[in-house]
This record gives sequence, C-alpha cells and structure tokens, in this order.
Amino acid sequence: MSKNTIPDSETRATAEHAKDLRLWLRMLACTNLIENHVRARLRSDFDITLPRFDLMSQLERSPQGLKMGELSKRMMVTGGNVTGITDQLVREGLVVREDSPKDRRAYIVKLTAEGRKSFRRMAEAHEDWMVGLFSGMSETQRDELYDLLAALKTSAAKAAAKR
Amino acid sequence: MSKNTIPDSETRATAEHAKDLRLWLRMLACTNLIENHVRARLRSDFDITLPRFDLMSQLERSPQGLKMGELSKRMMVTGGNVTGITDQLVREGLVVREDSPKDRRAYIVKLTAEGRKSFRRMAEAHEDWMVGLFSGMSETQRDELYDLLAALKTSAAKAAAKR
DNA sequence: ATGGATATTTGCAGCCTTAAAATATCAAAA
DNA sequence: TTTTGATATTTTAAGGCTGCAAATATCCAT
Repeated sequence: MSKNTIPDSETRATAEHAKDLRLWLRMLACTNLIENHVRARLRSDFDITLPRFDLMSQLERSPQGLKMGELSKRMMVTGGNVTGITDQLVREGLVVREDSPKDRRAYIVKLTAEGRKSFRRMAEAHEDWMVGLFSGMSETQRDELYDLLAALKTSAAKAAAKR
Repeated sequence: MSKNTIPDSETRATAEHAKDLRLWLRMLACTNLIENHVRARLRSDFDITLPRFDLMSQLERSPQGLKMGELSKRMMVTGGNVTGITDQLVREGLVVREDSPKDRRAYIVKLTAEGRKSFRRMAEAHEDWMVGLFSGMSETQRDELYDLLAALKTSAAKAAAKR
C-alpha cells in the first residue's frame, strides 16, 4: 500500500514533468485570452496593431527617444522588424527618426506630439481594459501573482540563456 | 500629513490601475520569453511551427479526432486559419481529414500513425524544456501560480465576454 | 589606413490573421 | 416536398509580423 501512496522517484519525476507542462499551457491560455482581447480592441477602437502600440509604449517610457537597436532589444524582436513597424508609424506621423548626434549610423526614434497624444488616449483605454480583465481577482491574489511572475521571469531567463 | 499617507479614492484608483497594467506587462514578458524560446527550439530541433504543434497537441488529447470547427474553437483562431495549418500538416502526412459519418459537411481531423509518433517525440522534448524553464521555482510556488492562473482565467474570460 | 565590430536597412520567404464570399449540407417549417 | 435559415468548411484576398541573410555605412582600435 505504502508502495502506492509514496510514488517512486521515477513516477514522481514524470508527475512533476506533466505539472510543469499543464502550468505552462494554462499560462499560455490566459495570456492568449487577454492578448487576443487587447489586439481586437486596439484594432476596433484605435485601428492600430499590438506591435505598433508596444513600440509607442517603449518610446513613451523614454522621452529622450530610443535607437532602433534599443527598441529591438526591448521589444524582443529582430531589427528588420523594428524597421518595418517604425516605417509604418512614421507614415502615420506618430513617430520620427532623428539622426543621432553621437553616431551617424544610428537613428533616434521619438514620439511626435501627435503620437504622444494619441498614445496617451490609447494607454488610458488599455489600462481600463486591464482593470476589467483582472477585476475578478482580489488585490492579494494580484499581488501574489505579480511576485510569482517575477520568480518565473528569473527562472525562465536563466534557463533560456543556456543554449 | 495624514492627507498624504492615506491616498484619496482618486489617487488610490489610479494606483490600482497602474498595478494591473504592470501585472499584465510582466505576465506578457514572461510568456513571450518562454514562447519565443519554444518557437525557436521547435523550429531548430523539429522544423515545425508552434501553431502546427498546437494543432497536433489538440488532436493527441482527442484520439477520436476533432472537427475543424472544434479545432478552431480550442485553438482560439479563425476557421480559415485552421484550414491552412491543417493543409500543411496533411501535406506532411502528420494528420488526415476523414469524412464525418454524422455530418457530411464536416471533416474529422486525426493524427496519422506517423503524426502521433512524431508528436510524442516533440512533446517529450517540449516537456523537458518546460521543466527547465520552471526549475528555478519551488514546487509550492508553481502550485500557487497554477491556482492563481485559474482565477485569472475565470476573471478574464468573464470580462472579455462582455462586449 | 586596415580590419573587425556595430547600427540599420533591405529583400525574401513563410506564416498567421481577419473578413467576406462561395459551397455544401442540415434541419425544421410551410 | 419545397423553402428557408442556420451550420461547417473552404476559398480568396489583403495586410502584417517574423526571422534570416546580405548589403551599407560608420565606428573604433590597432
């Protein structure tokens, strides 16, 4: 009997294995749910895509502007990618590329006045959506989740770095 | 003084607002980190994309097969999409479309023997990656995270449904 | 001045996505 | 039985994001 109540290390390892997978799948489902919702609303309400919103969001946090490479790093996408997204935003008059005074190879991307105004409006709505999406959780739960995600970020970053 | 230590409801609401946003951004960062890692490894190790892997994963969990519409619902993507992904997998001999005996409009998609074999191999590696990515968290932390995500899923699903 | 990094852009090819129109079939009402 | 409205799926078309590799331009240390 005790042989079955206390799983051997092999069984135990497999069970832990499956648990991590379920954990990930649940997390992915949550994120997709929220992300899809946000994408849809950004499109329907503001006619903008998530990557473009993200880029503007990075710039808003760095009023002095960011180099393309910095954007690439922060957004975790390749450089060629940032070029395309930036092009589009420039076309729409929401951001500008300025020559870097220090480095003639580099551009510094900044929000335009209109871009800043536009972003603020979207960010406000975005925050409201978030409040709504998380409103079913208690403040304690949200705080705990926030802390656990910090632990996860550390763990995953470390593991992803190897290899 | 006490005027500053106890924020009025306006300030408080704004602070809570910002917290939800930060929580989401952190969650998104975590998910992207893991997802990008998984995508990269699926591609480099098995030459497959995440959506295709996901579709096979759904089928593995439903050995009796699934209709296109069910796949669409479970994967949270549009129907036209499932068609494309399925086409590709059929071309590679990993899944088959069988006519539904009940409903002549519908197909039932199933893994082929090769598809099942192929998926099992990938799933094993996938699980190992997960174990690695979560290994920096204690079992307690992972359990807590799992439960909190359940709460989030409920909360977000409810909020997303409105509208 | 030379050679090796660095910052970006470009072009390519693949994939995913939505949206709307087209097919085919089902199921129930008239 | 015919009609009609819903359902299941595909097709088509247009738009965007993505990574990767090659091409440019510039920087910096030797």
